Amino acid sequence: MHSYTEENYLKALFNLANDKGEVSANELSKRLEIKMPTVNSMMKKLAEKKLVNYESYKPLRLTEKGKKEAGLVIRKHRLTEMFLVQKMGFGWEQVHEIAEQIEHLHSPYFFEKMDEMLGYPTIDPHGSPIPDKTGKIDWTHYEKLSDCKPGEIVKLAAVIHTTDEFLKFLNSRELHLGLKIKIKAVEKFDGSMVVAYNKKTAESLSHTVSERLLVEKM
Amino acid sequence: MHSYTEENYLKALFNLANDKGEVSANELSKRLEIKMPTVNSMMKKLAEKKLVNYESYKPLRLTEKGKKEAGLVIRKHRLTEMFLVQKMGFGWEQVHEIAEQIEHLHSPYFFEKMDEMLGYPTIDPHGSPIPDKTGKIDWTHYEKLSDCKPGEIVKLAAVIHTTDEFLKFLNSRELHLGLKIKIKAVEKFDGSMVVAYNKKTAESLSHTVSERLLVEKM
DNA sequence: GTAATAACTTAGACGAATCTAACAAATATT
DNA sequence: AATATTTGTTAGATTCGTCTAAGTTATTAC
Repeated sequence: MHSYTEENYLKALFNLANDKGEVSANELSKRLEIKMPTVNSMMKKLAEKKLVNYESYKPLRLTEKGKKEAGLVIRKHRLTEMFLVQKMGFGWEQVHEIAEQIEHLHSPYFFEKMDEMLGYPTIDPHGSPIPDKTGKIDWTHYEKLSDCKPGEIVKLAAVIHTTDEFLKFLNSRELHLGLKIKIKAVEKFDGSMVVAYNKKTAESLSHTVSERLLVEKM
Repeated sequence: MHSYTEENYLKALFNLANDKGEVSANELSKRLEIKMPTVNSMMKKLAEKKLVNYESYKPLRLTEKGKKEAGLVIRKHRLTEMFLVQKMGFGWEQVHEIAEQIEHLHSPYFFEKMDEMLGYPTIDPHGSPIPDKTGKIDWTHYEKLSDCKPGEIVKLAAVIHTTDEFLKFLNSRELHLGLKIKIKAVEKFDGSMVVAYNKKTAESLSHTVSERLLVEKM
């Protein structure tokens, strides 16, 4: 079993991972608001436990085992959020703090009961997919960017048809996972989109591109 | 705010207190399964915080402040147990473990919501009173079954020392809260009782059992 | 391509909560 | 009352998760 602290590191690693599954120690340090040396030694500890691949001066990556453990914590978090909203009447903006605490409880019965009462939901109140009992995420609940409407703000969650050329194209446009994108307009005649992200205020993406990008609504 | 650990010490001190409000370090050590020297140093720490009165070689006592803090943790515990039984369908013997964890959450909203959903209950599923929002508790209307006399008819109101085994034992004998019990006889030599309830006309209860059952006279 | 900056690592300290070993005081036994 | 046993205390070590200060490696800017 992992400590409360370890679980938080795993969760952060999972959430910060880019398309290659990499996270820098610095990002992790900032996200967790924990100083670098502490993060560094925790990474060595998690590496000992085969949860993280750690090599000096290289980016961090969760192992398969680490991904699974992280997925299970995220499962508990999202199940809890859904329970708080659906069964207890909280607003979706109120539930994160509470779920951050409940996700660390050790009680299979409790989470199974919530799951059952909710009818085995697959997404949380914010639309994020709930990992299954093995910690795996079903990505099918993400939407194609091409199906989104002007005004929406989305987070880039996955890329499909990952050919070399396509990924290079994404790199050249600085389109990386986790990116917040605002949809400014959709052209009727060819389905192309005008979007804003980073410091760019009006980038155009063809329909061919936008239907290969999966996003999470925010 | 107090740590998870401190809260557990406070709760144990509250629950172990005798009629004078005293607890020996030894009892505390056994209850918490923590060695004496650790308990000793924690008592000094809690004394620093004005939660416990500590003097060398004397019994421990919670201060008023300590009692209040303990009461508030117990309030969260019992409210949680009630929620688990009434709103989530758990059995009364299943809820203790889960409540032990949830009682340490820091989220007024969460506990207020439970309280509201339950209609501001005053007892938990085992009949124990739920401390009010100031941590105060009221035990007045209960008596031990073992103190009752033959001929009396009483209502089972609460169970103390609620271990898993004991609750399962009560389930197996169909002894549940609210049950009307008639005392038929008390054996002088071992204090065991012969009682009638439901369709049973002569069930025997050992003194060990009857002193753990709290009743209301009818 | 060197210098400046940012990212990462090492070393050493600290507080919280735990332990064991050894000693002291209080209580029980005979 | 003397002794044995139980209970409580002190001292010192250990693990976990955190920190600061100082050094090293990688990256960025010129």
